[in-house]
Amino acid sequence: MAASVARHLALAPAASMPELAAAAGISRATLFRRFPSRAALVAELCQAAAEAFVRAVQDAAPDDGSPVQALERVVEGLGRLAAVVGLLGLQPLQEHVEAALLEQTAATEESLRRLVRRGQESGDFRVEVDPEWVLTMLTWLMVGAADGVRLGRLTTAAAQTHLAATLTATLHRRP
Amino acid sequence: MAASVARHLALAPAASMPELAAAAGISRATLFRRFPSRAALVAELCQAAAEAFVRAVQDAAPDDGSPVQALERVVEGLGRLAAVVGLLGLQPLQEHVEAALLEQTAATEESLRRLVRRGQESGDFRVEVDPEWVLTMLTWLMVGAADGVRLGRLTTAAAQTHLAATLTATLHRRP
DNA sequence: TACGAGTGAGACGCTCGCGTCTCAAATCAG
DNA sequence: CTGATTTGAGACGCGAGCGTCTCACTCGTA
Repeated sequence: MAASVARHLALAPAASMPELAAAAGISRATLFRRFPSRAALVAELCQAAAEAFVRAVQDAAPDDGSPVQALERVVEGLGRLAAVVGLLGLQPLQEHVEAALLEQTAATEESLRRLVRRGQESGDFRVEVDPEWVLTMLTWLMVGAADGVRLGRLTTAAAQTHLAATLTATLHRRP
Repeated sequence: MAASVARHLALAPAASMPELAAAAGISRATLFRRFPSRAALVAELCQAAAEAFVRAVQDAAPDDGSPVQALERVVEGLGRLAAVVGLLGLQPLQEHVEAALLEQTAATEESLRRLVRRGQESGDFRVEVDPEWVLTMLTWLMVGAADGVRLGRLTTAAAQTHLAATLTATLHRRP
């Protein structure tokens, strides 16, 4: 049920509680029993998305093996995530919620920066690419992938492939 | 004045009319004299942004010269635009407004697709990159660039550079 | 059958932001 | 200086969405 709410909230970021309840096939009352307030609902779903993000990166073990392969694993995992959580990134958040999410993902983001720097030092990645830009790309291309699917411009699979290809092309250095 | 409203609306997509008025340094009454409703305000600013987008692409003459140089011009122009209109892309729109914007930019988007295909046929661009993905990238990396600047992760100039570099790296084919 | 937990339907009050209006102050043109 | 236009300040009604509450219904379980 939280899943269907999340899905509809992603498609319609400004959806009202009645709307979300209808989308989940439950009554408004039940929705309020599960989530004490709209803010709590949004916060909880975004927390879950952040956790999924953290887990996906951890599972990809960005610190292990060659930077090239590590990047591939990371991007593959996040590509799969994009379809699920991508458009939640558009949710307008209260300041403290946004801060909490940033806090929650800080270590993970740092591990991604580390991966980029590691690849740059090993000579696999272009040195002129700012790790911050890589994070920005990852975040917003996930959103973009989800949005492309929403608009019917891309299939999930195609979006995932292109996301990975873009990251690879941007980072990889070729002599 | 419309400019300061747009700027603040971009930073705070859910800003209220009083908030926007304060940000523009005018009274609520005056804001309502200028924009008959909040919806009209959002629509007008997004229209303006769409026009700027169309103009930027036209000015870059995507159909002229070598695809590589044409892409460079396009990306340079849009990179400059990103700082101004980027975060407006996050604005929740009424359906018919979104449709109108898509209509308004359809021809321009088509000219960008044409550019991509032209480059692919000439052998300059990778053939496995979907033109739709290029549009998606452009859109969301512009948003990302603006957001990176907002979060203090990137400078405007750096964002612009990286945006261009990413598009180039993704599209260019190297033997 | 009887009981209890969970659900749906709907009424209710409340807050908040929208949009309108009025009037006084300020600005500007002649 | 005078009249006209614009602006700001604030009151006001309105509607929408939130969150609470009650009550009847429906299950699963004993």
